[in-house]
Amino acid sequence: MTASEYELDFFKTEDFLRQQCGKCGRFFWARTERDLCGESPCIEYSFIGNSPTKEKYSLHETREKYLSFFERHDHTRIKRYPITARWRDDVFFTQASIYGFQPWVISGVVEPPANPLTLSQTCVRFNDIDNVGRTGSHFTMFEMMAHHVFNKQDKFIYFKDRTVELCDLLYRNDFGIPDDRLTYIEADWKGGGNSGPCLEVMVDGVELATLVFMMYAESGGTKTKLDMQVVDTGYGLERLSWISQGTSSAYEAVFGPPLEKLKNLSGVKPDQKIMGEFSKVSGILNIDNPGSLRELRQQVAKRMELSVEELETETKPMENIYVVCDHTRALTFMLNDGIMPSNVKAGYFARLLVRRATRAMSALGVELPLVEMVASHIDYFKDEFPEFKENSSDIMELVEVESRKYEETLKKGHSLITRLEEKMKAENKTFGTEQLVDLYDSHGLNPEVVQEFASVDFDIPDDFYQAVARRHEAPEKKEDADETRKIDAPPTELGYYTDSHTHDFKAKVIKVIGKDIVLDKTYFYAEGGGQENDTGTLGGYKVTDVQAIGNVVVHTIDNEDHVITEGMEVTGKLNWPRRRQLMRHHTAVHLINAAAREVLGNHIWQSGAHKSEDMARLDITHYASLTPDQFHEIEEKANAYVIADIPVDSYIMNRTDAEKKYGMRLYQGGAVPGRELRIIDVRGVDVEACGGIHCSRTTEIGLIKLLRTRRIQDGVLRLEFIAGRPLYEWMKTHHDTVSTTSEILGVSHEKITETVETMHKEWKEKSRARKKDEKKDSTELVDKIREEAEEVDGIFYITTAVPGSIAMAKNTSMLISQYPDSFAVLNIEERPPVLYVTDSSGEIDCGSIAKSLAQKFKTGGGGKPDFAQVSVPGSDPEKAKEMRERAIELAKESKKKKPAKDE
RNA sequence: GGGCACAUAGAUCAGCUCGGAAGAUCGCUGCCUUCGCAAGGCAGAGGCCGCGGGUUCAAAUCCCGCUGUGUCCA
Repeated sequence: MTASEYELDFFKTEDFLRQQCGKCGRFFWARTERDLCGESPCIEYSFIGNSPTKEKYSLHETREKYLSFFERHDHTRIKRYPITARWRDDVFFTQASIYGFQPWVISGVVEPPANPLTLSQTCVRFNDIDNVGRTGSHFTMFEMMAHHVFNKQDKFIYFKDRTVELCDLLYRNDFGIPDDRLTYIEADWKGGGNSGPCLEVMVDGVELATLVFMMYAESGGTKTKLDMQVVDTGYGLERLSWISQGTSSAYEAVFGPPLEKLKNLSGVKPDQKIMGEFSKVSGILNIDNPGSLRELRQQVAKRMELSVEELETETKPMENIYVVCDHTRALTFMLNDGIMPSNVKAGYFARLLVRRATRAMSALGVELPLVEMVASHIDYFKDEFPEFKENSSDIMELVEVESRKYEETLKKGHSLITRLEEKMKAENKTFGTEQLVDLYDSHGLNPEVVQEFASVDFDIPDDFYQAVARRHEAPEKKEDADETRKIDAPPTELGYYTDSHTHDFKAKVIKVIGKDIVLDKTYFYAEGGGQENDTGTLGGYKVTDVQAIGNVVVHTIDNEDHVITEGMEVTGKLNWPRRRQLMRHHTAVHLINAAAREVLGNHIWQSGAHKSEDMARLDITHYASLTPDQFHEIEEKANAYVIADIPVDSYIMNRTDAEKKYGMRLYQGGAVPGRELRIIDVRGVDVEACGGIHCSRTTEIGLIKLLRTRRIQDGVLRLEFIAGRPLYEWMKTHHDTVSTTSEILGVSHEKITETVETMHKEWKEKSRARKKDEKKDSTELVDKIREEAEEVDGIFYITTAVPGSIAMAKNTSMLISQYPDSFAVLNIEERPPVLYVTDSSGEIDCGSIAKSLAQKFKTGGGGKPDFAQVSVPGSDPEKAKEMRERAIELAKESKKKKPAKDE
């Protein structure tokens, strides 16, 4: 950026001086002359114990003061966007106030909800999670307050001057910060291919706000001015409240009652001076990795004239308290906004918070369930965030469930470690890096936990987390070449939104690209929102695919040699039975979603859906599988809505009004930040922002049958169901099965279950009785065959074909082996698949006899000295007899070779 | 989205390297002991070794696929 970018009229009229920092060399604007820029590390925090504002403001007071200031200055106050950035697939969480307007508002596709606007956006960031609780200013969840302006060429609202003027006025007038303590540092901004000048607003060493003026697009070294020039500001709510209170850390200023509660319970009293030094030094150090965290401790210790160890015993409990407060606070917001703790994706971060908070809590030695902290946060925030009131019981339930899951993991881990230790004791080993990484990676037990559970001492290797990271250094994932197709054509008029019942229509051909046809207007639904596209014919050709590319609908036909040309009029005919079926399934999805939420609770959100002609499926956020009762209840409720013949309205509504009326529940498929929303309203049951095509009354669905549910991942449950025609097919086949079965059994439909149950029971009893009989039979048999056996030198040589099943032969063989002096070769009489060779005298090697037997008879066999088996070629009884005789011979021979035992 | 681990009696697990007749502990049932309980002693029931393929004379064990569960990373 050139210096001229920053030469604002506002600075001139207010007599600001442009100066250069003696340390960092950056240029800045201030009303008084000074050597340094005013940001740490160039200067140290000076507001601790010495607030620059005229009063102290709590978190809530600060937020309200800010928002009402901008309202007074012609900005519209809008609701925050959810923490889970469902409308974007590049990030999990909302990390800045501008996220809600990316990409569509910024790119000009969609109108902003208001312009100019102001909001306080809840954000979460996990990159600095290790610093939380330690540096005095890092949070996992924070609020970024902002005023945004989206300037278009034909409607320019305000830009740099007014932005800085408002900012300056806010801090001076409303918060009473003296003019000479405000500094504006020039800092060029770049991001996402865009760039622009930026001012960092400093007070007493802390950056209170960042004012970004997004105005250029940069590519390949060339800079072009953007059509839309955006004022992107970010004011840290927590920091502003902090400096107004001048407390030792931001945590002391913002956590409120939950912090007090934990301090009381733990009895920990922070040394304000030490904690204050911590904040100051970490401001200077610009903490960004665990290494500098160590340095932070060393420097604070030096300043306080303490050893690092002394310092740690002093501060560690306080850090844990802050960690618990921070993590439970972030968790509360995440759960409220529809994040379900899970082992994958966004949910994993919720789980991470629960586990880290639990560990910090137990390190503190306080036995307080996390849910109590969450309840306390809800109480502190509920007046400003009314949705907390509605969701509080669900949020707390989720926390309890998740805490229980961690307990389970720890319990399992404990017994695993005990067992491992026993094994290692035998080998005289202890836990090594490899094993620790294993325990963490596969069982969720970090080294600290292992240390706690293990009875032996061991050191945690310094490079532990690096070793974990190394294990995850997977081959680079393949980049899917996602070429964004662009069609140069005017937006297609979407007829299906105004009339969803038209199935024959005429339209003008606007563009033809091979098999792809663009019309001026269409009734073919383009695939979207989980609803498959329509098919049918266009100009007599089969339509195989319909996709929306931007605002243009592209129809693909199956004939390359078609005669459709640009400018001509064509007739479109929809495959109407298919479309009706898609409509049924789509409306059914809304009903199932509503029913599931009623049965399971407010934490139910749609996490995905698909509607095809043959079936529909809906993925919902839930922490467990369904019980049979819940399964039936959901199905029953959804069908009750069908039968009640409820009207399904669809209409366009102003976004702000819709949110006010229906809340964030609207965004089941993902929040779309447009000015207007298309609402699907199943009256009194379910209201969603949705682009799909629906039935006009619920009875059109026919009926819904829930087929099955499965957990597709931890925290996500998939419900599969059918309605309409496929349900009829389903009924028919099931009825046929039942009819055939009842015919076979010769009983009525109603009696089938009972009959089958009895039959199954009988069968089980019979097979049990048979087993018993066989045992008895073989006992008797053994007595008999031992009497018949030939005894040579104190060994009974037994060979026979036993009657009955293979189990019989096995039993007999085992019984014989209980006598101390027997060698036996057995098979069954009929179709003997195998010979059992057993020896209990300890003088004959069955294994080698089996092998030589197998060799001679060209078959397979082998085994241990006391037991072996040889398969009988062709299961031939004659062959078996021959083999048995040979086996006895071999046994006698091998016995002779051995010298007699000398007792 | 990408890894890793696990699945054996009602529960917790051994057995799997190196293929050869399914085990332990707790719990359960019955009996003995006791005025009764706890505890102890004796006896017993309880298994498609997750599912489906393959290799082998032989698979809980080796190979492949699937399903379920846990866990880590982004």
